[in-house]
Amino acid sequence: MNAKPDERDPQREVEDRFIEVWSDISQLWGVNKSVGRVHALLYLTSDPLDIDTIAERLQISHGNASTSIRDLMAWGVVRRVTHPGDRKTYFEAEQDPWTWFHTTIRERRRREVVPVMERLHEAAGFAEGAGKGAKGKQREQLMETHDKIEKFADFAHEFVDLIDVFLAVGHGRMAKVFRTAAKLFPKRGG
Amino acid sequence: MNAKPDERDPQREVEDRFIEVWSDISQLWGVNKSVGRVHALLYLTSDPLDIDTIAERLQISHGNASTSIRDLMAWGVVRRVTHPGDRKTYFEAEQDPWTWFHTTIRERRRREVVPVMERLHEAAGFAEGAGKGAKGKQREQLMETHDKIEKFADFAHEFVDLIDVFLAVGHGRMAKVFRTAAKLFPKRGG
DNA sequence: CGGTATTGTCAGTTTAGACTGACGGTTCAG
DNA sequence: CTGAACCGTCAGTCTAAACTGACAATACCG
Repeated sequence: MNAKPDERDPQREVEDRFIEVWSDISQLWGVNKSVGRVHALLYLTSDPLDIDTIAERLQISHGNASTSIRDLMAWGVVRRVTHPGDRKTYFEAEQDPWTWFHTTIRERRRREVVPVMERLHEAAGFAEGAGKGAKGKQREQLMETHDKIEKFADFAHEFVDLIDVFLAVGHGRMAKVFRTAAKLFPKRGG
Repeated sequence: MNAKPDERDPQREVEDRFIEVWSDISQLWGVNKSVGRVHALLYLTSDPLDIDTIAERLQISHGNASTSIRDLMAWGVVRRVTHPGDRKTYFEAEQDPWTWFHTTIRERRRREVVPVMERLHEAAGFAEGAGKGAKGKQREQLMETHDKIEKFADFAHEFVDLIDVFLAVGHGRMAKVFRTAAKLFPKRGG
């Protein structure tokens, strides 16, 4: 009868489905599967959960659950909760998707975008320096390469601007804001 | 064998630096290292290149270069070029960053976002169905879970809207559009 | 304080994914 | 038609990342 005893519980089945979808979305963002699953579980569960409960519920090791929680805390999307008279530590996730998305973008900007932009400018500077130090045809080629790098850097800079405006405006009104803007600036040439 | 004979050539050194930065950016986007490096090389090199030249230049195997090119073509950011009277096949990259970014986003939407959104709606529907089929406290809990999934789905939907507006407006004017919008809709509550 | 419950860490193992290199198919020159 | 040059594919190997489970550290109880 019960080939999959867990699936007999509708509540658990509903949760599992959502958890798997969220997990896959996380992976598309470069977040590892377990971290995504833990995050999804905490989002669904209003009551804060402790490490062992999470590990058992998701069928992962204690260590894996602990590490995943640490990651999520570093991303600022999960909080530690303690109750006086209870030595256990519980964890709960931010419940508003827009809030954690905002947090995630801010953190990603700090960790990934900023360092990469610095290296990009370094590369452009190095190209320019090399070009100025060369002569004739080689100089010409180096300058051309420098222009290409600059072109890419300009693009990247605009992209970061976009992130910054998002961070400044924030939250769920983005789409509406965006749509209105689109009407004000109709697409050039069709 | 010299330790690093290549680095004696400034042109090559400049290129290498940029290629590594681009490669790391690609990895942040979930694109594999070799694919990113090939793309960067083709962006920098105005003349189309053939597979063997790419493989030798980047110190990767012929097979790896070929597979990377195939990926880039599937993403629509690299074109095949042939010259009559020359049996070799050459490849060239789109030279405008905004154009390929646009292409990439469109492709990602098709491949990743759409399927995941479908599964998300499925999950919500399943939750609703399970809730209606249950009674008492379990029904209550299922309905609560359904609401959570819906809340996330709403967020995801707005995110897709954002992508769609980007695809409609397109290109480098995004940041300006966005900034103007921000002024029109000042942030609520500071 | 000693005992116990619980979380955090990390060396070793497993797993997923990337890379290589050999092979087969294709095109073109002679 | 034959051989040479070249591209695409994929089985096998290699590498990097994730996961496990045992141990260390910490907090709390009596």
